[in-house]
Amino acid sequence: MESLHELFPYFEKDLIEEIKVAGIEKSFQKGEIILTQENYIKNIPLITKGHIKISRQDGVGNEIVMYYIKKGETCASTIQCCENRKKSNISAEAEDEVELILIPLEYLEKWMMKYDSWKDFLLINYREKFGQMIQTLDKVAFGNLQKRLEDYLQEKSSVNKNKEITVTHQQIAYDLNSTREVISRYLKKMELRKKIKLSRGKIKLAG
DNA sequence: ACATTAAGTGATT
DNA sequence: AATCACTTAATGT
Repeated sequence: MESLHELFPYFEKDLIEEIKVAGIEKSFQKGEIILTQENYIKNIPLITKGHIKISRQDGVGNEIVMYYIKKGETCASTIQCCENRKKSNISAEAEDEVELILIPLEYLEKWMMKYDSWKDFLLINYREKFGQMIQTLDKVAFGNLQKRLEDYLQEKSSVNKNKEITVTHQQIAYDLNSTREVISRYLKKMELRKKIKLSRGKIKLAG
């Protein structure tokens, strides 16, 4: 295992020492389930090696990945879970060989007051994972842009009874809650597949 | 010709 | 898929 100093360079010396005393080292094999949604969480993990997949699952084999955590990070969701003393609402699975240090709950708040670096660590982690979740949320909510774009063009053309649509990529992006670059790239692909013909401010549907 | 706006691209997260 | 940082191509004046 890499030293704690290397993994968490901004932790104070004292904090590192406390972690060494209070932390419980655990390791998991690749594919091993670290946590299911039935578990109660009593510890905060500091990952010191490997990657963990955090996901939500339903009973029938569907799962959606919320985010991944890797060494030098902690799991943002566990913080929320253990505060409530509720069952975990997430599953965690080892993506490869994982080593981590469990920090018992009672130290969490204590260290928040005591060490700025700990507080910052948690905050930064939380922010980052939240951002990743927004992204996966977008993928699910707005998913298959490809299809939505095709429908959009089809709709637009049939409304105006015209194969020639006058709209900018920027406008489409706006309408579909996306960005110009992404729309442009999809349109380009469609053009290569001879589905449409592109020109400035205009799109002509094939057929 | 020159400025403005639309579109294309590669790299990065 | 989004954002950034440019580049390139069309168009308007």
